[in-house]
Amino acid sequence: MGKHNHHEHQGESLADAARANLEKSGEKWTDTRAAIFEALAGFSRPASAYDIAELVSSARGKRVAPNSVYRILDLFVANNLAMRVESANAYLANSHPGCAHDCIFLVCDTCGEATHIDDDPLSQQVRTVAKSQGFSSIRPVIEVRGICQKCS
Amino acid sequence: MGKHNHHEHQGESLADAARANLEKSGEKWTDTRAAIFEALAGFSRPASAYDIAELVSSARGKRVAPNSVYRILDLFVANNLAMRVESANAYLANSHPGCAHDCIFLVCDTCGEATHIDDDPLSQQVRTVAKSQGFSSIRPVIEVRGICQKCS
DNA sequence: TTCAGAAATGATATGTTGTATCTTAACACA
DNA sequence: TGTGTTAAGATACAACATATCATTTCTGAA
Repeated sequence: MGKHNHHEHQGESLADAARANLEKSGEKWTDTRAAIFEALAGFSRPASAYDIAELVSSARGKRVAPNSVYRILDLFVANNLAMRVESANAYLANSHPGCAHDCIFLVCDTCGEATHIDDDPLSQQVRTVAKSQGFSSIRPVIEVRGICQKCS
Repeated sequence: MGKHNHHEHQGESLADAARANLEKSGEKWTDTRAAIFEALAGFSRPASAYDIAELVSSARGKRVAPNSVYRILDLFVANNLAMRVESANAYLANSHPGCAHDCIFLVCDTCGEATHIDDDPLSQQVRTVAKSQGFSSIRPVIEVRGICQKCS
């Protein structure tokens, strides 16, 4: 076990944890939000808003417009239920929504899979560099593009 | 002075250095490439391919299509004459095209200005983490979004 | 219970970023 | 001067993202 318990979740349990976190912030766990979270969590790689819109639309037999998906993804990101992978213009469900970390993503250029790493000392260094340059409201974006083991 | 000489360039001198680097790789310094490099270097913040297309088109009185700009920006990035800022979908001229570094960009959410930092020990750590996960052909993307000193 | 206001979602349009494909022009050299 | 190669142009379209306004759903007070 690492430095702290990540409470890794999956399936039902993950959605439950996500719901709990969102409601803790005074937000509602609506049907649409649940459907979008479920779709997001079902992808094995970062999913675009349009990927999710398509999947949710067909799963529910009722169209969900991309702007609704973006709205809800923004809410998820703001509440740490999901993360945005900048270099992929796509989103990942957070598998331990209770803990706040700066994330590091390793994204495979071949298969598109993303590995999510936490390295708080490293991300702290990045924050420190930015702070030393007078930056505030700091949000580190630490990603690595490359070829993953499976694809090489 | 820091650990090594960055040979900072500007204006003519920068374009000359860029040209020298590109030609060293067996690529040509054409009029279009020169115009696009000049436009890119003239921006004080990361510029999108469309920004550059617009500027070059009006400067030359002759339309340059975005796909041409993308092609040439890709060439510049591949040859270290420019860098792509992933979190801004935009590009910056490299002011010391002779040295290869993993770059760290601090991007202000308010004014859009980007500060370019080199911190080789830090980027090495990122590479090491990725390598330890079996990644190869590693390209770190290290950026920080936030509010710069001037804007806070 | 129903009405008023607020919050969530939908519909639609449009703006921005990025690629694919094919054609034409410029160049390099036998 | 002709031929093959590289660069750039034209065009179309795909993918990503936001703006605006309308409708629905929820909630709480009267």
